[in-house]
Amino acid sequence: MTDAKPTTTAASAGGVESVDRALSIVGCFQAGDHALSLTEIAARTGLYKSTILRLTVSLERAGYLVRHQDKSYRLGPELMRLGGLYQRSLRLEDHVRPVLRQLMRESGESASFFRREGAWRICAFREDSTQAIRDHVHEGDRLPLDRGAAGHVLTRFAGQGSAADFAALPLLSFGERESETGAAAVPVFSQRDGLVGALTLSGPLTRFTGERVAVMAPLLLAAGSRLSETLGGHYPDQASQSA
Amino acid sequence: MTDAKPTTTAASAGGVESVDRALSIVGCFQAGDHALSLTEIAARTGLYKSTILRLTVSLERAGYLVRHQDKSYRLGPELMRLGGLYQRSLRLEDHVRPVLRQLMRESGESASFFRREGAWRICAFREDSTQAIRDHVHEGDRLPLDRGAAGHVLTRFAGQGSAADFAALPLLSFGERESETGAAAVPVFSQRDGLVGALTLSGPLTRFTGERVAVMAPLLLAAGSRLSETLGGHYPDQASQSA
DNA sequence: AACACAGTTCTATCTAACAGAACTTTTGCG
DNA sequence: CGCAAAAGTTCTGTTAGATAGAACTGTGTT
Repeated sequence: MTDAKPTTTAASAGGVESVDRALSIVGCFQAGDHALSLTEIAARTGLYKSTILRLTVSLERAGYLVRHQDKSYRLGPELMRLGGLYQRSLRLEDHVRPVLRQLMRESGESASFFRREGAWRICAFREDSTQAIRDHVHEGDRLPLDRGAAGHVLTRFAGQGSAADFAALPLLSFGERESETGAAAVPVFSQRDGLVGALTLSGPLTRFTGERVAVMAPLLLAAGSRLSETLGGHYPDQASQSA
Repeated sequence: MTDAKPTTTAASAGGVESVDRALSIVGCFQAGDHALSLTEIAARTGLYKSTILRLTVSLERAGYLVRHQDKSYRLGPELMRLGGLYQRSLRLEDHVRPVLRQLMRESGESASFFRREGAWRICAFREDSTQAIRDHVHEGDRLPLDRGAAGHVLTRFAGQGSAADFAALPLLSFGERESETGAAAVPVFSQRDGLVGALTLSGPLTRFTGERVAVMAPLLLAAGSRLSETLGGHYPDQASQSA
């Protein structure tokens, strides 16, 4: 008997219990894991090894897991393929990526585009700064919505945002999610969906001084406004002039 | 009643049938799909709508699918997170990405790193050419192993490769997978795993003339050799000198 | 050689999952 | 606006599938 068990069940919340279990196997892999043994998966998921062995046959067949000769399990390539499908299904990359590259070039800091998904924000696109010291977020990472400049943007502009909201842009954070990271963010709108995401510059606190933020702010506002217009949305006129 | 049914079953091949079904729902999304209706998913998977409704509760809970207010289903952000975990679990990016960038800069063509997974090759890392005309492959894409320069490398060097194999590098293809795409590829070895992948330059046939390939060949060979050494593997001495 | 641990196989039991009918809601057309 | 078609949702009897967990096999260490 292993000690921890998945806490949600199909019986109590709908769904199919064996699917929940299978996905909990995939979900128990963490950053830094190269491979996991059967015993380690059992410890992390609370499932019996015999149950895991049966579930993993389906996961392997679908390409979500790969089993190697040393009996260890690794995440499979189908996840990367589907992750790319997800990213491209947003139909934003062709518009967002060039803007992120330009923002990164002009500001020297990492530029990201976050989307809201439920109670989280997802880093959908990212261009890392070329500087050696920078914050580390990866495309696909899921971060809390209630912390960080991008989180505040995604919360505050969920409605269209008032003139006062726009006047406050870019929204800033200092060490909210990670103690040594600063960030500045602005909203991005589209015609179809309203608020589609937050454009963000981030980096170490030491490079988020008043002077540096004053340099970044007009870059971000201009980029957010331009990207919104590309997507059929727009900022109120005053918002882009108050920078 | 819908007409098509998943062809493999847990009963005949092991695994858990409802997990197979759930993953066939995720797997029915294709490039270009923004969202799918319940009816469309039923048509693509051959599952009853009532079955899909139950399975998708588990998929939504895990973040693999998102259901929107218009009742449509979209792929969910957890796929991108897991796809990034997979990519980083290879523990290659820090070594491979800089080499791809340099190869792309020096050659002007798209540079990719392919890995073998079963009977397929996966594009694990990619740096697109900045030229307007280029081939389109995305990180995560799964391509056939028996076609393309990278496929030939992954097949031919699965054993260590003979001196004759190395002398033939880089392996070339002209319009094997896509009729207008050319590619050149070399193997990459590591100490731990032997052949870990194929380093590839690719682009339109019109830019894969004899002269252009003569320019790319030494760049690729040097990059493949250097990357192998970084990973604790190596090319035989003659291989890198015959370029 | 003995022991501990990891991985694998087997099966009795029970309930979870399904098929598909019936129902409700939404959409599109005349 | 009314109607029909299509899409989405709920319900439930039946049974086959999935599990728990014991027993067994294989591997690594002392």
